[in-house]
Amino acid sequence: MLDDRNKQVLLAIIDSYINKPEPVGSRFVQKRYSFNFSPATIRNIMADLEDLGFLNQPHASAGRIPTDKGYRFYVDSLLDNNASFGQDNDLCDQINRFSVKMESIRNNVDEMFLEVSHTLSTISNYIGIAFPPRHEKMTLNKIDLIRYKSSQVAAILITDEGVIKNRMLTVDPRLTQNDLNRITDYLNSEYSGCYIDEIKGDLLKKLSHEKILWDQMIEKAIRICEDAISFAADDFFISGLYDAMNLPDFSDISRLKEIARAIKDKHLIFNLLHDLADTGGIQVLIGNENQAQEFRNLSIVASTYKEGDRPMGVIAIIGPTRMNYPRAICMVDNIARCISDTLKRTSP
Amino acid sequence: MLDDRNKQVLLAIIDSYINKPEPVGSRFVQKRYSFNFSPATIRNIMADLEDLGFLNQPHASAGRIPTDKGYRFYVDSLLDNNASFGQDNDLCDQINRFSVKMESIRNNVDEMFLEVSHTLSTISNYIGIAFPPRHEKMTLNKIDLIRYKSSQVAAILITDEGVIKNRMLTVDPRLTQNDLNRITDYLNSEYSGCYIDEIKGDLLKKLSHEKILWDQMIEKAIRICEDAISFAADDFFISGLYDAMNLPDFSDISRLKEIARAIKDKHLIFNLLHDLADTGGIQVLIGNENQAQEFRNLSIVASTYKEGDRPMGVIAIIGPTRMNYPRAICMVDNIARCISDTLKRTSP
DNA sequence: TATTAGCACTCTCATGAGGAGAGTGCTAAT
DNA sequence: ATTAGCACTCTCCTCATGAGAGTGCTAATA
Repeated sequence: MLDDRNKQVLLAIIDSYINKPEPVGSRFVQKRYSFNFSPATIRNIMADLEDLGFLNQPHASAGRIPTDKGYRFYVDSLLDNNASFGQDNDLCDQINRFSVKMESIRNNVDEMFLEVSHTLSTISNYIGIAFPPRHEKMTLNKIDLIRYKSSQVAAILITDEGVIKNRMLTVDPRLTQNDLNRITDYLNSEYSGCYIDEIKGDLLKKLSHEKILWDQMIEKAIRICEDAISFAADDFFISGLYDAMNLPDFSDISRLKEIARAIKDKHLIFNLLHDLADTGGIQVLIGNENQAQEFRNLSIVASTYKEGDRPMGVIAIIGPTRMNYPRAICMVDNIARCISDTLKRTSP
Repeated sequence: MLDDRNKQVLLAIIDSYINKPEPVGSRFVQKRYSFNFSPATIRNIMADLEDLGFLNQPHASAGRIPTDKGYRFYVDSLLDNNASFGQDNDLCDQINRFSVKMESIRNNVDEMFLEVSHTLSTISNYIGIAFPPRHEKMTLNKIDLIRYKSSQVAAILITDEGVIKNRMLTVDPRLTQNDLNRITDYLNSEYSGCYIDEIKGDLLKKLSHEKILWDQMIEKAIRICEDAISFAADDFFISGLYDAMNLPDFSDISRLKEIARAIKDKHLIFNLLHDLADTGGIQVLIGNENQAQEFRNLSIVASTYKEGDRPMGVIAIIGPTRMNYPRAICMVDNIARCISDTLKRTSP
């Protein structure tokens, strides 16, 4: 589609624009990237690239800036030859420091992922987002019911990953502590070690198979357990709006409002990133590749961390479409790996 | 200090400026507030008020704007005759709706206070902050220890307010489940119904009185309990930065960065508001009355909610010094009462 | 003596002209 | 096919101008 020379020029222009958000002129490109053909030739190439939709001209006598399609081309060619990653010493240092920090707080999942979102944003200067492991993807270690008041019971659920979830349930006040103990014994023997989402499925199946004669206590146990594992949507951490304010991309107030609006609604981000959770690997969404209107001028670089082969959760950064993609991708990728490693060491 | 007429003019100017952030001229004040003396007289008064430090002139031929001292005078005279509150029907409606909402989620403290911060910000268009009950101010209902792995135990602490706190502890792996049960029995019999901060004090006392011969198990219990109730600093909810962006006060980017910087650091806000927690009642901090540099151009309206006579936590709004103080004070006051009521109904 | 009308003065803000600077597209030469 | 040359276009900065708003001061008034 693009011959090699056009490709080189396109990548050069995008590289330049990523480093300095100013329309890139033909003369500048020729000198800065030492092309051995003249600015006039580059102008011709630029005109072609504009016709193809890779570049844009803010006004008739300005240089060119990349379009979303241009960025997409750039990112794809980055991902093709990923040899270029990890040469940034400063970045490596910061990721190493992060790794040490993670080790020291690995017994507190919330603290860990707060730190992740923090690190993502401070290293990148964009917005950092970190989803703790989705509870459906974790395995049940133990469930416990603690009577609180006559008709209220605290359901405590501990996963093998060491995450504690709790919830207050309203129950039949006639249930004795003894009953509660029998219920938890049953649930633990039945479901310990199972994935939460599998438990959910199993419970639904059991409840729908009405033919089976129920031990009344077991039915109660199942209904309680169903309540107990129905937590609110996973919460997640997001940080760095303040730092992002200092980017030249958001120096004008309407752009700033755009990004603030985009991250204001946690549901929106949740839906956007939740879908990525099962896919795994680095994923880049550029500008209007995002479904949500609010993200039309923003890019997302996301990855999943895993336990073994199972994707557990998502981390991401959100920034302007004029993002330093090589750095962002390298960073998100490495931090995701780092989380996977920490989780692995936590398990045994 | 100020004669009645000067006072009227000052209040009028501030009232006008709060409604529209434009320097207030003498002619405008005279017409708008129907004073029966001429603009020229008002100009003289204004000059006096400026000499006294209540007003400021952005430039030689502009109207006047209030100084922090001016706002302080305004707020003090508001608080003196609080008869003027609660006439805003729209505000009443919104607070009533809030009250109903609170009722429906009163069994989940976190959800409640997220809603509080949300409501504070949407009603006021400023930044809303809500501290859930400080855990030291709550009373222990029950403590429970659940073995997780050989050397790890989940400590579950339930307060009489229905708040569940949890924490993962590292313990001597030789402790059996039976030992754990004995420990919790001891702790519950000893401390059930006590305030968390009292428990803390008592534990420290017991540990320092080394003369007493300890039952080894009790010592272990005490040490574990000490760990279990040492939670991280209370977290709190903050919302509304996006909405605040639409205020004319933050239409220029540097002002916007100021407020973003102020609320970026949770520790800073925590320290600022934590001190207010024990005082109770409406508290207003205007501009440079705030100790923290970051808040020099912002105002805080805060209040505490209580259970009985005991202050439990703080709610607040943060906005520009040009704040609609009557509305803000009325709102914060009523919402704090509303929370107190909801908590009271939750208890039995 | 306190208040007010009148007026010159000051400052901001919006508008438009003019010129420098950057970069283009086109044409003709290589 | 590439390039040098050049006219052209567009932005941005600066400066001058004038309208508008509001003041402070002075002299007249009740």
